[in-house]
Amino acid sequence: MALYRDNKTVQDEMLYKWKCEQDELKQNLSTKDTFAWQMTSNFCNEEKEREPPSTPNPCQTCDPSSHAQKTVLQYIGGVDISFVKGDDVNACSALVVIALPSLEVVYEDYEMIQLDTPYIPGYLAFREVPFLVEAFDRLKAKAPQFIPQVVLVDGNGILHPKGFGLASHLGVLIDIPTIGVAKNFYATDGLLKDEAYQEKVKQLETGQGFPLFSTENDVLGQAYLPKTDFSKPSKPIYISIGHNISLETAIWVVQLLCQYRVPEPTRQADIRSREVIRKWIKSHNPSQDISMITEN
DNA sequence: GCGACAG
DNA sequence: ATCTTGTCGC
Repeated sequence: MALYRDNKTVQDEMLYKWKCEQDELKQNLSTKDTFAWQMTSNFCNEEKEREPPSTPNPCQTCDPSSHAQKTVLQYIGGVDISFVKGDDVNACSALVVIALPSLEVVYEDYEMIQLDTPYIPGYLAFREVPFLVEAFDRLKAKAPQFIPQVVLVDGNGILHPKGFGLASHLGVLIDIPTIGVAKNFYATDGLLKDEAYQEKVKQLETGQGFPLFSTENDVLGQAYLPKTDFSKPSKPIYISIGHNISLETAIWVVQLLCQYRVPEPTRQADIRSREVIRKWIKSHNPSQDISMITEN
């Protein structure tokens, strides 16, 4: 007799719960600019060699002055979680804040964490977001002066089966504008890696992109081939609205930060959290631990 | 039914 | 996500 429900049932119930939570949180989602900084940032004004978005400008309808008000964009956050290779539990969360126009890291936070949830496509947020929220709690408590004006997230925003990916989910929870930047194409809402898509990618020049339309003709995001400082990226990245920001502004921000294919905030979060992982593995590897040897 | 599928 | 140094080429 079954005194417990089988794993299939447990997972189905979990997915149902997650779906409800996504619907719930999505009510708070905003896809508009809600901030004071403007597209004419200190970055563009002071760095001659780094031009504002170039041809073809994906922001045809965007008047920079409409983003206006008092401040300039200075602090940008990046989050990422790195993993231990043969280990589906231990990982390291990272939150970094970089400053414009230097792109220097001015704040960093790493934490070894224990994942309790599997990765299920469409539900990435439920695996990673609790740890990211905790990182922002620490930032708010310890160094509120570095709270970023916008956060770049490794993963999609509204470019998601339910229109509410990790970037949107995190944005709503921390109430800070977020941008989703995925390194891989997510075929959903009618998006296909079909012939037409392949052809568009093929013809992309660096610094260019094209919009990704849903079946209902909504713009879900932008495929973008970064204009990096060195070699040409092999494949595009996928930019989408996270929360409290327009796609036009999101694209503009990402372009500012693409020194490499992956924009600097998330790139630094990735690189540095991997370094933490390496050290953690070393400290947990018995083979070179003297104390283990002497005690045995 | 089968495969694909952000990180 | 993770594996991985040097190397072929513009």
